Amino acid sequence: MTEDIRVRYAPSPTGHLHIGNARTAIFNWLFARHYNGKFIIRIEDTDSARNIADGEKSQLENLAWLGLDWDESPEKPGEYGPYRQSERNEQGIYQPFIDKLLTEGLAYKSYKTSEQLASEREAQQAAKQAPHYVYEYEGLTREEREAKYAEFEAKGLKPVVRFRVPEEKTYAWDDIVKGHIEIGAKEVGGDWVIQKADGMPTYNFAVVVDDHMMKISHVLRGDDHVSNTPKQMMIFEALGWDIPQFGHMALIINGETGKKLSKRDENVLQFVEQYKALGYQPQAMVNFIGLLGWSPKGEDEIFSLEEFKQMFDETRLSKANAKFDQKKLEWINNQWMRRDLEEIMPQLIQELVTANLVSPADATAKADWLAQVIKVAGVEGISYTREIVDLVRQPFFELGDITDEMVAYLTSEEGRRVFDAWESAYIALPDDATAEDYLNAIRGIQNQLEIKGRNLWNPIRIATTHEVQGPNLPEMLVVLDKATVLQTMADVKSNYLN
RNA sequence: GGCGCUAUGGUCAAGUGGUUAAGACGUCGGCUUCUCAGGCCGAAAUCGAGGGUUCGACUCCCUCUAGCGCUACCA
Repeated sequence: MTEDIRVRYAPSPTGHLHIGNARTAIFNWLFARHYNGKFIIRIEDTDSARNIADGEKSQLENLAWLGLDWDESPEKPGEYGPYRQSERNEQGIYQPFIDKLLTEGLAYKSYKTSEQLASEREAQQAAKQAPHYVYEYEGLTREEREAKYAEFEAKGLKPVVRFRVPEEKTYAWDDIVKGHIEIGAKEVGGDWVIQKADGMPTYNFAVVVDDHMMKISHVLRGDDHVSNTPKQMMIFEALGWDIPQFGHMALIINGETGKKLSKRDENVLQFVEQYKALGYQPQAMVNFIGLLGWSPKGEDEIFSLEEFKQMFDETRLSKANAKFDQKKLEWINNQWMRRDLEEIMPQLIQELVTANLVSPADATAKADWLAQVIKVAGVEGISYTREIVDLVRQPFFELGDITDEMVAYLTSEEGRRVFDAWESAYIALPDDATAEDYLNAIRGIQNQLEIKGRNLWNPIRIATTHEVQGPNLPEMLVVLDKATVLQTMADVKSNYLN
């Protein structure tokens, strides 16, 4: 690719960063960066009713969290600003093009009310016709049409501007991911609105003006935009502009319903913020998303953004929709947590603070000890940092109840012998005994008493931790405070063994 | 309904006329002789269906079926 590559991610600030949008952003970024192009962020806020106060800020923050950067955006204007469509409209950027189409007769003003439109559509449905807009000035001269305008204006009606669709044409393009696509102009449903009654351009119109003015060379977006493409091509054509390359990526779909991930699905976490809150790593999110609908050449599965950038190849984009597989995401996150354990340790400790297991002061003062506890508890078994809390809670911060089953282990004839032997062995061991020392002590008891397996280990586990399962006992003993363990053992003894 | 797109195991997928049809997640089984986690080993697909083309089709063609997407003064 020799031309200047400029791609954009153009979200509308109607909510937080959705997984599907994040994927669009990531692939656009990858495309731009792989080919040494520019990555631009433009805010498509032409629907003021749906804009959400912090939508834009939140989306950009999450994009940055994922590790993306961009060359131009609302807060980082380049030479093609502004980068918010609402501001572009205020500056009158769209109006001249609308006027041009109007004067050239390629567009016209329409005064039909939404009620009229609805009833037209209903009638068409009833007649088993595809819904389509019916041109109301058929056969009229320009003067007659303008006279109608005046008539409607006098009634106080506000017009929309509609583009006169050249219905005989067929629009075709070679899609970067799907290959050759052709759609007849008559399939777009008739003359469509390019400017709303409130003066705002519609999405399909503003996109064209902006993509042209911002010199966007490639448009990589979701499959759901395929049918918008002919509409946009008509405008490019009517305005005499070059058409960018389009690529429509398959959608991410809900595993249960098989439908496009919708913000209304509540059975799937689908905002990157939610994953962030649970303690998913940004590298893992990127890794997972990068593998949804795209596959690398080899057999590896764990990749950083940088590696994806190096490997990126738009011909390996999948044409088929992909289901969102939470389990795989969990596995990938687990891989990243293990890989970056030292880096995420502060985050793991913070989870303990959040769960009120540790005070903020202790989180700092006892950081080394907490790190040991966390390592002993085992990050290998968790999917995201939040899960460390349940692994660590008992016996490191609280002791559980002793169940009847545990009492049985403790009070059996063998259990009592093990307890006594362990008690004296433990007391005899130095405060800085290693895991190996503890293991040797237990092995010693095994040989001396000729008791092994659960009958050996469980009484000791119960006496020291009130648990019958958990991480390796010798390792836990290293981390556990000796005075506390001694107290626990004394309590167990007086409650169950006397 | 119309138009468009898609179709390899539960999931993500490699594969571009001749392969034992990769790999990963998940699942199941075994081992790792205290448990959990982890690790290691192993198991599971008549490539949506039916027709062609071909010596030979997952791979090429046709038909069908299914799924998804769009069908707004939303983006």
